Amino acid sequence: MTQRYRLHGRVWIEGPEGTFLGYGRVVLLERIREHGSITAAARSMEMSYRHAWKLVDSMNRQSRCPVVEKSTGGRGGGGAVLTEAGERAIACFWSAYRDFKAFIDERTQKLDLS
Amino acid sequence: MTQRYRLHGRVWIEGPEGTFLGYGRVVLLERIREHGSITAAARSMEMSYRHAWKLVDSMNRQSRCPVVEKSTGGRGGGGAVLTEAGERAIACFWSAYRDFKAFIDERTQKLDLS
DNA sequence: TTGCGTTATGTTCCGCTGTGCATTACGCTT
DNA sequence: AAGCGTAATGCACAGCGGAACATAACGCAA
Repeated sequence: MTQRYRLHGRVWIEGPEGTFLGYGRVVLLERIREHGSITAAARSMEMSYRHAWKLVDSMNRQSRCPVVEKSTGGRGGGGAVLTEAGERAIACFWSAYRDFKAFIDERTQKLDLS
Repeated sequence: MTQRYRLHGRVWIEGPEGTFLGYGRVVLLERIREHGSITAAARSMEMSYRHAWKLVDSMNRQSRCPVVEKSTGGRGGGGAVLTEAGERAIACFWSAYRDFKAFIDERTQKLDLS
């Protein structure tokens, strides 16, 4: 049966300056790994470059080791690559996110509303 | 020790039209129970009456039985009282909210970021 | 030296959410 | 009949986050 009410929610990881990792930020990191540049990553998820750059900057500032290494100029104009710290950040968030999803699904079953 | 990163999050209960119960909505219901009117409840939490009324209306539309019964005119100009269904809604949300808080605290301990 | 594509950064614009204000309806009290 | 404090509802305005646009800096290639 389809139930009338469902529990929903969001989670993110906070760092020294506020949000450090969230769903969108982590997807952005994955797109950077895939495309090799902030520009292409942003375009692939229909996000403005301006916004994507700010997110990457925020993550880099709050991480002990940068999650993305950027280069300007040169062959292809430059680019951005995910670091090992970036890989760990992605894994850390998805792990918590999976647990959160499981919690939501399970807790929705226990909702007690007539 | 104070850790560098913490898991944060929000939860709410969705109904047929979108958000049905969230933190602010449930506090509003409690204030209505306490003050006996939407006007006083809204003022007590520094929310505009306009907004508070819309939230109550949204909750009433999505609940099988209204969570708040309103009356206009009469002694004192009217007012609003929490129904039994409203009480159950409050209890249902806080119960899920407590479990969520416990999940967040516990999961924060397991965060694995250098 | 010119061209290219990217990073970097400021400025303006838009859409959404909630506030603030004005007005009406209501029903008890005096 | 007049006054009151509330619910109900429309409309203009403000604040904010992100989008869109415009440049500049950079470094390799041709």
